[in-house]
Amino acid sequence: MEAFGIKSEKKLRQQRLAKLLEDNPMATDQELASLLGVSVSTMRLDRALMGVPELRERVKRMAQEAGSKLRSLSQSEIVGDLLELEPNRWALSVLRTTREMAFRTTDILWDHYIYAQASSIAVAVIEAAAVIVDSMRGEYKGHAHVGDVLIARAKVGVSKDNRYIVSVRTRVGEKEIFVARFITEILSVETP
Amino acid sequence: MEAFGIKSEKKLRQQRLAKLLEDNPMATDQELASLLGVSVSTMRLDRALMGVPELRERVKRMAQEAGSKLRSLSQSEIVGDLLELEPNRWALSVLRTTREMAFRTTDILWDHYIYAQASSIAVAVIEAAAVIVDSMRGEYKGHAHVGDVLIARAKVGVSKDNRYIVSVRTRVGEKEIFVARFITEILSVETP
DNA sequence: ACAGATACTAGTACCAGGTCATAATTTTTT
DNA sequence: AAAAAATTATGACCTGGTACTAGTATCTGT
Repeated sequence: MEAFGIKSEKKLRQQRLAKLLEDNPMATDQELASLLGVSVSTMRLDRALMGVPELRERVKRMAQEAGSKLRSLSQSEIVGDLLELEPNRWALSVLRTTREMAFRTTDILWDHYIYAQASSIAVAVIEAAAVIVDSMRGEYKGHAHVGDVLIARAKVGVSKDNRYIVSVRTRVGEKEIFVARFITEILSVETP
Repeated sequence: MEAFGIKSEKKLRQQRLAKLLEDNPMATDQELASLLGVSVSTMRLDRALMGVPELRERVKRMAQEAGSKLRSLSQSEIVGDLLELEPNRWALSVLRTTREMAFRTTDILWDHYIYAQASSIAVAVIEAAAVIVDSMRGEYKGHAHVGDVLIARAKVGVSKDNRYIVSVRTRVGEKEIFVARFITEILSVETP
């Protein structure tokens, strides 16, 4: 061992490796090894010790994750997870926030994520095949930050014909951050 | 050739192949071949003729696309493309809609995409490092459908201290589908 | 100064999931 | 029956690895 810190030299390399992989997860062991100035074997050893899977596995995971992320973010019926649901009465949904949802370099969440969760739950709480939002009004009471768990609770209010008023309150812990009222409408037939 | 439609038998198989790949792009040639009831060679031939790359290439592309989609869908500053901008006056943004933005099996767009575009432009039109939405009110005037091009126009109204009123009108062609009014707020310092 | 630990390098055999090219076989058409 | 089209088989090769073995520095405590 080096007089002082060869152990850390290895650790350091592994940290560099982690960073490299974060920047460019599509790098082969070859490339990584030459970037780190060590042999491919050493690289592989490090990678094994760090529990980092091989390139193909990494790529595969990215692709899958991407699919699920797209599903949970854009394709899903609900933004957030629907935890409890009493149709036409009330519902509860939870959204775990991530860095991607943040506004520029801040930790503050984009409002449209908060909105999307609220609107999704307002639609989900009504029991019908096709429900759309007709109008809404909302107020942000405070900022939500990356890492916060958003809890949205929808309550169905008065209804008239095919329209329901749904109030949604979103909070982080005890703090209320968004209050909205949606008027949702059941579509009887697919209107062209 | 079969008396009638062997040409289509091959074409048909290729169509089935395309569909299989769409459902499950992570399938190996082996799996695909057995699903289609032909040999691996034939499968590969079809795949080659159709210009479909091998599994690893497909997965790789998915992963990359995912990255860019995530950037454009969740990480970007703006939902939609900012076409014109006169800071603190007005702005214009365009959003091309896709199948993923649709509500369940219908062609109707989820309202939160419309909202996200509107809110993004309302924030973008104000010239400051950090702007957030304080409150809003909005009304959907009609449905937008998959394939529609949403045009959102933001106008900055009166301001007071650090708050601006921004009106956003979204239309598809000549038809107005969403009208909203946002109160945006400039954050002077990163509030913790 | 020297054994032993720690770190690194090198090399081999093997695998999945292919590519590419060529040949053989089957099916269909004329 | 002969020609043409479609399908299947075969073998050599590639990438980016895994798993394992063996050898070589380099440092360290004693």
